[in-house]
Amino acid sequence: MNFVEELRWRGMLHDIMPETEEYLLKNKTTGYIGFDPTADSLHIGSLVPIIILMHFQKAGHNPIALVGGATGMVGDPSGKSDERNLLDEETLNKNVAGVKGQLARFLDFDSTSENAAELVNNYDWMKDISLIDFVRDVGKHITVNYMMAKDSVKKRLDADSQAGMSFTEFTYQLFQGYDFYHLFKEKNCVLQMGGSDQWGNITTGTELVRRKAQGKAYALTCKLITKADGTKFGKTAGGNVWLDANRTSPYKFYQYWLNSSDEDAESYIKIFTFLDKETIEALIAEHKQAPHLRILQKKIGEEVTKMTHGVEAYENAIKASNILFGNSTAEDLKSLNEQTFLDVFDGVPQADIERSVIENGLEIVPAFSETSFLKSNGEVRRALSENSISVNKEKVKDDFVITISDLIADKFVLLQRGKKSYFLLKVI
RNA sequence: GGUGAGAUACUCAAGUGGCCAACGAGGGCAGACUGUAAAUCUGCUGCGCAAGCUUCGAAGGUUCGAAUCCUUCUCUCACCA
Repeated sequence: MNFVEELRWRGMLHDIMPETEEYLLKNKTTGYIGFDPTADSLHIGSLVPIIILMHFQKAGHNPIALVGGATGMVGDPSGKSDERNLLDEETLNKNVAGVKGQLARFLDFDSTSENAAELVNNYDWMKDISLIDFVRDVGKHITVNYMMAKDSVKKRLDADSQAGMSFTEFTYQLFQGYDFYHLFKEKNCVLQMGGSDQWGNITTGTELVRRKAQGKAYALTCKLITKADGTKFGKTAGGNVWLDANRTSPYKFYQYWLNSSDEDAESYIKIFTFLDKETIEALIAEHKQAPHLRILQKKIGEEVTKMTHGVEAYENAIKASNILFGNSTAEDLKSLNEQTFLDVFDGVPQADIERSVIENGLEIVPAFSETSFLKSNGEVRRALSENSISVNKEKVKDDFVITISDLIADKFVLLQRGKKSYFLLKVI
């Protein structure tokens, strides 16, 4: 199956420039996607462009991942209703390094391979361009009229937009356009891909290629991921779901996918896994037979977690999920040895506690409030009256006292608020 | 620089001297139900066991009493230059 066809049946294709598909069928093509270094880790929203590059590579083309060290300094106004704060250079460098490292986990950058992926940073060619050069060589080719017509700009100039837009962000599309032109010239890169919000920026690039180099460049965008309930994809109450295991533990990462709604799961399995059409259709059919088993969610969680964090991390996430949500009891918990226990609870927030405190008996209220698990004594009491507090998976009342006999592996106490919120006390 | 409007808890937003720890909505959290879901219902959502304490942009002041009145300051927005 060819690249565009693949994206199409997976429901990822949003917009494609005429003749792009024909060109890709006839030519081994170099194409790129840009990644914004707004943080030192990518989050699951970036998985989609990564996966597109992976499909691209699988189809035999040459993918380039561009990290926006320069464009990140300018700030992309697309989809933003407000002017962004600029990152300082130090942060940006750190972010670029972090993002680079993560991309390497997904794409084959092995230079001996036939169509190895390549990683570039646009700072490398942007840093030496002077303002005069830029204004004469780039600015001259694109009219303000053209730039103003872009959605990302129009929205900010609307009467009801109160934010306005700085010259800096207005210029952004020229930066990104220039990247495309540069890659076209230097690496014969003729295709830029990205999220549908990038269409405007990408076409500025193809326009620049056409006017400045009399070349033909192509564009392709994918659908932005939405959730059926209208909330933002990749966000939880605790913030973004990151690809970095230190920011979002593999367990939480797996849980995010497991908690997808049925509706979303059907589209996610096509987008986020590389399973073939028959397999996916069979899974969907099977899921509909018994939705409560959540076959789709589990499969997505498995595939994506393995791809992102590796098999071992996935297995621990499963183990943790079974213990935390299965019918396991205090007895089961106590039967775990220290290592298994730590693997399972990797990523669960913890606090250290003196052994003597437990020996003297730790009352339930301070156990929760003084460890910063819950904010205040009042909150603990409230939670107790809601019957939502558990110690080692067993509901407790406000007169409960934690003692030595509650220790797991002679070292841990598992505190719990509600069904999903855990906290670990570690005896030192 | 000029004129006008505004700043209330996570967000929006009522309150214009005591009945205000502050209406309401959203969000969040929890309980029931369930599939670790959706929908629904219920409770909670400044600190404190409580008496009470600290909050309504900041600082002062008037008053027995201020989110509400006065003064100064800071910031935001709109229109004009």
